[in-house]
Amino acid sequence: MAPTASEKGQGMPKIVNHDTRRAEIVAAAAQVVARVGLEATTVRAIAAEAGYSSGVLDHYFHGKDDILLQALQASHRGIHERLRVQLRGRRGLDALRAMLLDNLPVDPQRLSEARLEIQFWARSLADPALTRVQVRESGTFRGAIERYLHEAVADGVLAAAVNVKAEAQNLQAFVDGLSVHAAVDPARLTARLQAQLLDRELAGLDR
Amino acid sequence: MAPTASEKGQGMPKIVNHDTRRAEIVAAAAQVVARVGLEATTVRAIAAEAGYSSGVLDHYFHGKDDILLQALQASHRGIHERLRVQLRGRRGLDALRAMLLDNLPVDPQRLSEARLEIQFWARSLADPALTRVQVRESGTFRGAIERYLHEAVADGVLAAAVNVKAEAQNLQAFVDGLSVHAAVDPARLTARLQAQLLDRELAGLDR
Amino acid sequence: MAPTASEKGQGMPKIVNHDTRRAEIVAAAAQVVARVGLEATTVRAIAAEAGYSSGVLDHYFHGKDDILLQALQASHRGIHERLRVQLRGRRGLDALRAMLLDNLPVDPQRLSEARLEIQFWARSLADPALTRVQVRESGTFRGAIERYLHEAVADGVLAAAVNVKAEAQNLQAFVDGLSVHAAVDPARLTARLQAQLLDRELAGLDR
Amino acid sequence: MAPTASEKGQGMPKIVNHDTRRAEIVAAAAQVVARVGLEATTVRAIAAEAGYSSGVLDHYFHGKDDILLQALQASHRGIHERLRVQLRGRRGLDALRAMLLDNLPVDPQRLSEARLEIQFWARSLADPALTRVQVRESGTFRGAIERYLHEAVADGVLAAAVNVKAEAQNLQAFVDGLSVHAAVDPARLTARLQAQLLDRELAGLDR
DNA sequence: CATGAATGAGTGTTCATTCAT
DNA sequence: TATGAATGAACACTCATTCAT
Repeated sequence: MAPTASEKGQGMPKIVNHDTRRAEIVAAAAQVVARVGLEATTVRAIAAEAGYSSGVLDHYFHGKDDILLQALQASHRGIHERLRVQLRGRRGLDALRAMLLDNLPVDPQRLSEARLEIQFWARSLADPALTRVQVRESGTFRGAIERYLHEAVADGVLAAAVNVKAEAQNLQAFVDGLSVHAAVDPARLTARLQAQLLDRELAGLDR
Repeated sequence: MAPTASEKGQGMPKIVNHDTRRAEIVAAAAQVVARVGLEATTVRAIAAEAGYSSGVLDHYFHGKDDILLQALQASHRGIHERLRVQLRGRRGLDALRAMLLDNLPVDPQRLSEARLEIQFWARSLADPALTRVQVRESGTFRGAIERYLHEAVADGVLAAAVNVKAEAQNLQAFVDGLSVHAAVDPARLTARLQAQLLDRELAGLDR
Repeated sequence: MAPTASEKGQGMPKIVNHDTRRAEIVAAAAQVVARVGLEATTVRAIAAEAGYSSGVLDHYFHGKDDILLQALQASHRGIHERLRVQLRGRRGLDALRAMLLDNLPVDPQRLSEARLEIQFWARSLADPALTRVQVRESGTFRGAIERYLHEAVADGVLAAAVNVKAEAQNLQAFVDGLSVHAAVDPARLTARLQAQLLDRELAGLDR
Repeated sequence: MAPTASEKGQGMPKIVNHDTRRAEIVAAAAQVVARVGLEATTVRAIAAEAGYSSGVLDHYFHGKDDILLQALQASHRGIHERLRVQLRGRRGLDALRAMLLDNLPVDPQRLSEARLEIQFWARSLADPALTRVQVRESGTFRGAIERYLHEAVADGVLAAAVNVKAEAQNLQAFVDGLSVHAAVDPARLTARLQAQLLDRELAGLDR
C-alpha cells in the first residue's frame, strides 16, 4: 500500500495544508495556556510546544491574540464535537447529565479544557471582544441545557411547573463553579466526587 | 512642642505608619486589578492609583507579586469583616442566605471583589503559593456554609438526612459560578435575578 | 514537435531566459521602491509585484541589496535609452532643455523615477558602493549637460565666456533640487510650473 | 562660588529637567541619523549615542517615530536660530546670500544637517505626516528668500520686473540640489566650490 | 521616607534568507 | 525552475526593579 503523503513527519510535499498546520499550532497554544496560564504564555513557548521556531506563527496567524482566540474557539469546537457524538440519540435528563459531566474536569483532557477556560474568563473581564465570545458560547451551552430540561418535562420526568430558564442558569453556574474548584484543588475534588456532586445537584430538580 | 511630622515636604525623617501606608497601597492595587485585570496591572498603575510614585512600593513590599498577594488577602479580609458584622447574631438558613448573597456581585463593590477573585483564580492555576491561599480561603468559606447548614438541621429547618458537606460544596460552586457569569455578563444577570436564582438554589435544600 | 516549454506547471526543466526574468523582477522592484520607499520595500512585496513567489529571487539575485542596486541601475538605463531616442539629431540648448525637462517629474513615469532616485540618494549616504554608482551616474549626466553647453557656445548661441563646468553643475543641482520639491509637493509644482521654472533657469545662461 | 547644580555630569539632584534630557537624546538621534541613515538608525543606537540604556527613551518619547520627528524639527530649529543671529540687521541680497550659504554643507555641522535632511526627504515620500512637516518648513524657507528678494528690489539692487516667487523657488531648488550633490560627493564639491557656484547662481538674478 | 531616573531583560513582531520538494 | 514553508536574528517597545538624591 502506498503511504499517505499527508501523514505527519514524512518528507512532506512542498505544499502543506494550512488548516492542518494552523490546527497543530492552535492545539499547542491551548496546551501551553492550560499548563502555564495566559500571562506566562509566550509566542516562543507556543512555537516550541508545536515543534517550530517562533517565526512560523507569522505565516499562519495575525499575531498572538489571533492564536489565543483561535485556541479558545478550538477548545469550544472540540467540546461541541465531542458532545455531538456522545449525545447522539440521547435526550432529557440522560443527555443533560452526560453533557454536564462532560464539562467537569474529570480527566486530564477535560481538566486542561477547564484550566484554559478559566484563563480566558479572567482575560475576558478586560477584553470586550473576548467577552462577546464567552457570552455567546455560554448562551449556546445554556440553551442546550434548557432544551434537555424541556425534553424532560415533555417526557413527564420533570414537573411541568419547573422554571426551565432559571434551572438551566443554576446548573450552568454550578458546573462552572465546580470546574473552578476542581481545577484549583484537584486532589480534593476527584472525578468520582464531582460526579456525585453533579448527581446530587440534578436530584434537586425533582420538585 | 511636638512637630507635626505628618506634614509633607519636611526635611526631617517622616514618621509614617507602615501598616497604614501598606493598606492604602494594597487597596489601590485591588482596585486596579479589579478594573483592568492582573495582566494589565503595572506597579506604576498601582502607585498612581494610590497617589504615590512608583518607587514607594519598594519600601513596603517585596516586589509586585507581594503587593498582588496582599491585595487578594486584603479583599478576603474585607469580606470576612463585612460578614462578621452582618451575620452577628444570625444563624441557620438566614445567615447562610445572607452570606451567599454577600458573595454575589450584586453591587459595584461586590462586583469589584468578584472581578478581583476571578483574576486570581486564573493565576493560581499556575502559581502553587497562590493555590494554597485560594484553597485555604475556599475551605474557610465552605466551612462557614457547613456550620450554618448544621444549625439549620439543629433548628429542625433542614432534614437531618442532609449531606451537609456535599450541599456546602454545591452551594459554594453555585455561588462562584454565578459570580463568574454575572461578572462577565452583568447586563443579563442583574442583582435582582441573582438573588432569585440564589433563593431557588436554596429551595433545593428542602428535601 | 517542439514542446512549449514556456507553459507553466510542466514537469520538465523549464527553459527560461534569465535576463528576461531578471529584468521583470528588477522592474517590479523599481515600482515597489518608488511607491512605498526603500525602507518599506520587502522581498515579498517585490516578488508579489512581479507575480512570483519570494523564493524565485534566490535564483536570480544575490540577496535583496543586489535586486535594489539593479533596480536603480535599470532606472538609469531606462532614462538613458529614452534620452538617446529623444535627443537623436538634436544639439545645443534645444537638446539641453529636452534632457533637463526629461529629468523632472512632469508625468507619472518620471515622478516614479524621481521618487526612486531620492530613495537611493538617502541610502547612498551610508553605502559606499551605492555612492560610487550615484557619483558615476551623476558625472555622466553632468558631462552631457557640458557637451550641450559647448555645442551652444560653438553655435554662437551662448557667449564663449560661459563657465561651462560651473553652469552644468548648477543646472544639474537645480534640476535635482526641483525634482525633490516636486516629488514632495506635486500639487504645488505642476508639470507646467516645472517647465516654466526650467526655462527661467535656462534664461539665466544668456549672460 | 557655589557650583551650579544644573551643570551636566555633576551629581545631579534627583529631578532632571525633562526638556534638557529630551534635547540631549534628540541631538544624539540627529547625529545617528546623519551618520548611518534613517534605515540603520535603531533606538539602541540612539540610546548608546546619548550615553544611556535603551529604556530611557520610553520616559521621554512616544516611540521611535516621535524621536525621529523631533530630531528633524530640532535640526530645523537649530538652523532657524543660527540664521536669526547671523542675519540680524542684514537685508536684501546680502542676507539672501548668507542664508543660502548657511544651507549648504560647507562645514561638518552643515554637512550633518544636510545628510539628516536628505534622509527625511526620502522618508517623507511615503509618510504624509512627514510630508506636511517638510512642505511647511520648505515654505517658510522659500518665504524668507522671497522677502530678501523683495528687499533687493526695494533697494534698487534688483530690477522691479524680477519674478520674485519664481526666482525664490529656483534658488531653493538650486541650494537643495547642490546640498545633495555635495553630501554625496563632498570631495568634489568643496566648501569653496559650493560658495563659488552659489555666487554664480545669484549673479543670474541680475537680469 | 519618597522620588522618579535609569536599567536591561523579556516580549511580540517583522523579514531576509535558506532549502526540500 | 519555482515554490513557499521554515528559520532565527533583529527590532521597537514594555516594565519590574534598583538606587542616588
